Amino acid sequence: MVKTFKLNTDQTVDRAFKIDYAALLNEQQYEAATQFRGPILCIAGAGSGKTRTLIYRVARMLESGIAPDNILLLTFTRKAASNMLDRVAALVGNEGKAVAGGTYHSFAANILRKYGHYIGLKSSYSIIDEGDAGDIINFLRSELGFNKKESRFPQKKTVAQMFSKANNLEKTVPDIVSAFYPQFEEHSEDIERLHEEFGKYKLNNMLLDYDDLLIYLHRLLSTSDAARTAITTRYRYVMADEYQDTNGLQARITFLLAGENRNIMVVGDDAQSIYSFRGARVTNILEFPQAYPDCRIIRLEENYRSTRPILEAANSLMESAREGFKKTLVTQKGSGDLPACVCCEDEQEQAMFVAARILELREQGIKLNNMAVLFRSSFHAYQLELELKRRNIPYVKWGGFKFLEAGHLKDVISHMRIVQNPYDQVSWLRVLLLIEGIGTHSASEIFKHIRFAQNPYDLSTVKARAKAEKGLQQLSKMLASASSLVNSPPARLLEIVADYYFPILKERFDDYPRRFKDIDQLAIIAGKFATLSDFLTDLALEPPKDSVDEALAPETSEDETLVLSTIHSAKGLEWHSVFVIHALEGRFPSLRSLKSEPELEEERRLMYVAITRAAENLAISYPSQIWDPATGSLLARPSRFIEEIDSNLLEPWQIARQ
DNA sequence: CGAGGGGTTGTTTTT
DNA sequence: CAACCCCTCG
Repeated sequence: MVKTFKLNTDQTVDRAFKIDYAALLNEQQYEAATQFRGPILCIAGAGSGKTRTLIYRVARMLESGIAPDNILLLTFTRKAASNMLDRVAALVGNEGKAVAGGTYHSFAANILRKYGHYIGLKSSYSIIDEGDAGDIINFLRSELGFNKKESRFPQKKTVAQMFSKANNLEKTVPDIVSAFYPQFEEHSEDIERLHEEFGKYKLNNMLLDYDDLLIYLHRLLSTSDAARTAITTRYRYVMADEYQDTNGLQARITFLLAGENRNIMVVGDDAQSIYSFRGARVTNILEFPQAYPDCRIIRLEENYRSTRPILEAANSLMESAREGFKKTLVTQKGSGDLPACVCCEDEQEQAMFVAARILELREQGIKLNNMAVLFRSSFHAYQLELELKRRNIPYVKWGGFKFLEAGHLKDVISHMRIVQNPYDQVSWLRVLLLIEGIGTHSASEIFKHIRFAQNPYDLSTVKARAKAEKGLQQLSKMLASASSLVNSPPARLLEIVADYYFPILKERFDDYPRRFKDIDQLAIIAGKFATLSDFLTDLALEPPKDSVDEALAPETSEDETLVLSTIHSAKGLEWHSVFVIHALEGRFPSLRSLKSEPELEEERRLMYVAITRAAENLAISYPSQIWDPATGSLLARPSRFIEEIDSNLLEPWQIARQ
């Protein structure tokens, strides 16, 4: 009989703390920051110092002698995690940077590289984004012959969204089609068939999409005791931020991660749940106390961000909300200006107003960095962008279409991916199609050859038209010299690819100078990575938001820059002055949400999030009429959300043209 | 078989 | 007002 000696490695060292937590935090924050043991649900209202609390909590853990290795901080974006850990490091030193932090998805990607073999997953899998999934779906669709069908088949992107939605809501694809895409009901069977093929394709090619990352992580934790034990032994203290925006699967993963340690704190605000379209469940917050009946519930209700008038408007809006924890935020911050409600004649006038008002505020000493313009959908800002350019007001735009979705960048990345994985069919097809004289047919034929070739980069023996020969030769030559760089930093590889690609780009696009610049920007990003695989994984997990991404203009310049952002992308942030534009029925709330009650509720929460981003100064504006070409109708009613706010709490403004 | 033209489509939000 | 798709011509 072997005797087991229990060694408690979880020693919380009692020592004097460098930081005076009690002085820096309010009572509830202090409790949240200093109680490490057992489950905690922290309901944190907008601007209630949630991030600050988490930062001090991690600092306190480290100061108490808990090893950084034992802490895991799950956040909504990876940037949020790294910002928080930087701030922890500033408080207690470099230990802070050793804490594990990231999104559920990036955490899954790391864990699966390490422990995936427990469930038969090789560590060399690749991660695909929605665009890649679309390309694969397109390929499979033509293989199955669905593109020849008479009536219109949903677009590849739509199909990819259906699959993802099925995963996120944990429903079958036919269920999703009938619930959200009734117009494609007649294709339901074909779509389901496509779904099966898509699944097989991913398996055969070792590809994981975003949803798979979570699905595999859950499978790993729930089926492999060895892996789960290894993981929960390492991560003894787990925190999950933005818990209101997690889906069912993420909640179950959270419980499994908490394991027997049960040192789990989730933080969230049911009033700010804005991601149900991707399966987020507010109910995760409500159900947490059911999963842990002994959990401690801590509420942070004091707002440190906004002035009273702004907060009152926000509270007033939420009185119309149907459900949720009723809570009213309070602030110590004194009075301020009433939020402005600005009626403009049309979109153009709204753009001019915003630009002019921004300049006025700037004259009063408010930096552009401290102002933001928020909108429901990214195209709402087009007009404003023109106006800002006209007036030379520098800005960055967050949200909406991604930098990497641009065709020319996908082209460059596809070349790099081939170097990483010579059997990546989707990338090969994309790369081959760029060559003059090669169409879809030859491309597929050539790939068949490549798949079984000794040296996949040697294209000298492939069959193709004479016209294509030269192009193939050049590609082959480029790949030969590039292939030796698989294990080097990606910057040099990108240079080689770009040299090869520039002539093609010039040929294909009139606006090639602009596109050249984008590639230069990608090169700067690539320069930050040590390996090709890191770079590609990173791009898939969290693609740069914009071609003027902060990745390249971080602290390098001290120039002031205005932020334009979708409300979704503005989550968790704050500015001195905030403009909410297009508060117009049909725009915000969006036309598509008008039919369903729950979606309208979510739109309201979205407005709540927008309003509570403002610290001192808020203007909600709308054009009094807009012609909507999509529906062929005139949108001419201010947003119902404006009407829901007590009219005494808003100051109506009108524009007088001079 | 590829390329280029014309008609058609559909436009939230994101890891 | 784009991409995107399909179809026809070379």
